Amino acid sequence: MNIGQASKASGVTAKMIRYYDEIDLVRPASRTGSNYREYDDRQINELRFIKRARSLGFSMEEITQLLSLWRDRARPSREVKAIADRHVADLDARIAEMQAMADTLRHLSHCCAGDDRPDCPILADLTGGKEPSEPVRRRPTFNHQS
Amino acid sequence: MNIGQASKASGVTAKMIRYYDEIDLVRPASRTGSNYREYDDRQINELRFIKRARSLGFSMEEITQLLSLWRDRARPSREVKAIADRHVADLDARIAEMQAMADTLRHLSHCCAGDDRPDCPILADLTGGKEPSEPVRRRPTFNHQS
DNA sequence: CTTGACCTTCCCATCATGGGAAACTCTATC
DNA sequence: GATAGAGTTTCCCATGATGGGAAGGTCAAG
Repeated sequence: MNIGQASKASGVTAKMIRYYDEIDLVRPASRTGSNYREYDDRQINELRFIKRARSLGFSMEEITQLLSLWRDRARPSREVKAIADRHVADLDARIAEMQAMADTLRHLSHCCAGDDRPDCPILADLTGGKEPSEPVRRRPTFNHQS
Repeated sequence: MNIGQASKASGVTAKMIRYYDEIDLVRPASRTGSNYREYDDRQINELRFIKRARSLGFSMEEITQLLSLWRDRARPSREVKAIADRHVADLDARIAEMQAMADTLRHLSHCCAGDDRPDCPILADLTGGKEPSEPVRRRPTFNHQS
């Protein structure tokens, strides 16, 4: 299978397949005489694996670890579970953070007339700034398409 | 005020203040003869405004709009509210997405023994039901995506 | 005048992804 | 065969908001 067929079979774009090759995450089985990448079923499964893991919000770093465990038939499930649990905790923390933002804004918006007048509790908040919050670090994002 | 003092007064790093200058979001009031940026109270308030807005998760794009409304004394609060509401909807969508991921993973993790044995429902899910070595029966998952 | 703290611009890196160019290869049709 | 079009290769660039760091100019206290 060349890269285009691998892309169709796995649902991962050719661009990303090349990227995974570059970062040594999934290497093609071989190259043809004319330097085309060749993939077989094993790689296709790995690409699908990555795609699913990305859709669950795992970072490439975590996926590297998961893939390594996946390839190891003797892995202890403990290690997989540990990665998953850490990721869940991470997700929960980010959810709580965003939930707090949303709640604050919902409240402010509720207090805003939303008409032609300039008075606005939202701007007032941004101006006056109580500051119960630390700077928000936007984390690596997830697959928004797929 | 030079950039260091502005940084202390606003809580925004000098690095970011320069960045806001570069993208024409907040320009210094002037430059000294030796090319140092000079800020006055107006800019300090704008920097605080930005900081607070960032902490509520607004993107720089949204902040550009908010800042422009903030500067306009005749702005209709409707427009501010619209931006806030759009952002809340965006937050809610992302929260839901992450919640779905977390729920799925929590379930998979719950089904994983997490011991020395290699059988792992988490890896089984990522494999998509096709593990090459030992097929592990897939448990029902909340398949939220794709 | 020296020292150290501060400022300037410029470049690089992040992380996963996409866009696009220039050049090469394959395949099908004439 | 030759040619067109689709596919592939590598390489470079951009994202968004932030930080790191270098090289060199400036300021204030001693």
